[in-house]
Amino acid sequence: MRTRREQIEDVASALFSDRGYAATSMRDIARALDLQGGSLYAHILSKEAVLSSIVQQAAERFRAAVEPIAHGPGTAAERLRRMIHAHVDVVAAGRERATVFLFEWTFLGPERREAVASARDAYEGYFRQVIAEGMAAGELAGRDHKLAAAFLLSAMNGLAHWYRSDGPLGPAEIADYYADLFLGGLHREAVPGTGSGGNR
Amino acid sequence: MRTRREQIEDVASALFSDRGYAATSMRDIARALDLQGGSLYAHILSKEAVLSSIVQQAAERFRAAVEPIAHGPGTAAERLRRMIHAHVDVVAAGRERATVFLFEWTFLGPERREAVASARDAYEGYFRQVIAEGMAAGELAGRDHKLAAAFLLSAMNGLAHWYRSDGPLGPAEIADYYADLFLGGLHREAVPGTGSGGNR
DNA sequence: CCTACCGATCGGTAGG
DNA sequence: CCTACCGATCGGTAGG
Repeated sequence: MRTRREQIEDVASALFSDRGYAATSMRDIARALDLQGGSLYAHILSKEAVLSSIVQQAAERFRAAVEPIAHGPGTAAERLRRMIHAHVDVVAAGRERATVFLFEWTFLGPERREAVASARDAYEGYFRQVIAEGMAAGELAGRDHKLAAAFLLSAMNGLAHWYRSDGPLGPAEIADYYADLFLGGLHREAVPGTGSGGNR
Repeated sequence: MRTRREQIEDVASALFSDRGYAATSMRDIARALDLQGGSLYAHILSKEAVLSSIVQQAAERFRAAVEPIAHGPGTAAERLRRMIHAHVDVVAAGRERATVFLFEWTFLGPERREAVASARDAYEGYFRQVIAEGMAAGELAGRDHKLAAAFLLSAMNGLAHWYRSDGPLGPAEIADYYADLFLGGLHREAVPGTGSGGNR
């Protein structure tokens, strides 16, 4: 059974991701749950606390999915392909919450905002590090590991804007193709990673 | 001499891109111009009209920069590289206005919103078309021209979130690297496009 | 969880 | 372009 707090966060995630945090009122959230506006405050502290909870949970989900792969075994290309799959899977498993984490975290107050900024930097760091390792080992081509990581993360995060679970492409297909596109551009040899035939 | 309307749109672009449309009040805009809130309405019709003007101008700037290249001469890879440069240049020339166009257009009312959605689809279509042409001609590899275009546009649009004109990388460097990353992944041969040595 | 309410702020207007 | 104002809505609270 979902708790009322979870229900509130689910509704808030849907509304925040659809119209944005600032354009969503507490009464909008209450209405979707057949409640009066003030009744929400029996379960939450504030609007910002709801945003913070959603953002922190999503941040942890992304980290838990990607960090072990970055620090695990395999070539840089293999790990990057698995990291891309992991990231896309988190988006696909909860598009709304992922969107709130990726695009609405800036509405947090100063302290929480800075904490999330640090978490985001650390997350980007996993990608930078694996890319840098691959370049240092001569396994990956490319001049700038930081810019390559920004390129990849931007490309993947765009997904949160348009992914639909009832769409024609599943997360595995999307992730495989994104990995082909990214690794094909970085890789020296013709067929990169561990995909189902590489970059045809 | 910039007109008052241009000044209002410049200030609004900066605030909308920084905090978002919904979180920016007309009094915020007025304060930045040393005006009273109500005085703005001597120059504008409504808050939404300001947003609409910014969005429509930026949409036209992107279209004017990219469309002629898409429909012009050259191989698909050559055109894509030039389109990437053109797109990055528009972002670099007016990051705030580009950000408002890319991320705040959803706050427009229904009619204007739909018009912008169409313009965005047409713009994405230029990239899809050139990618599809390259694939049909056997010049570019890759399975899905639509997904490849979404990948590229997402990667480029992320730029609007972090580009700074006083940063270490200029638009030409960023665009060249982005083109290397994207074309390297699509291209069959080792060295793509017309860049300064391709994907090292 | 509801009713009823608080002060603050919102986009926008009248009249000068 | 300012002063003064409008009705509506905001996040949040008191008291039950």
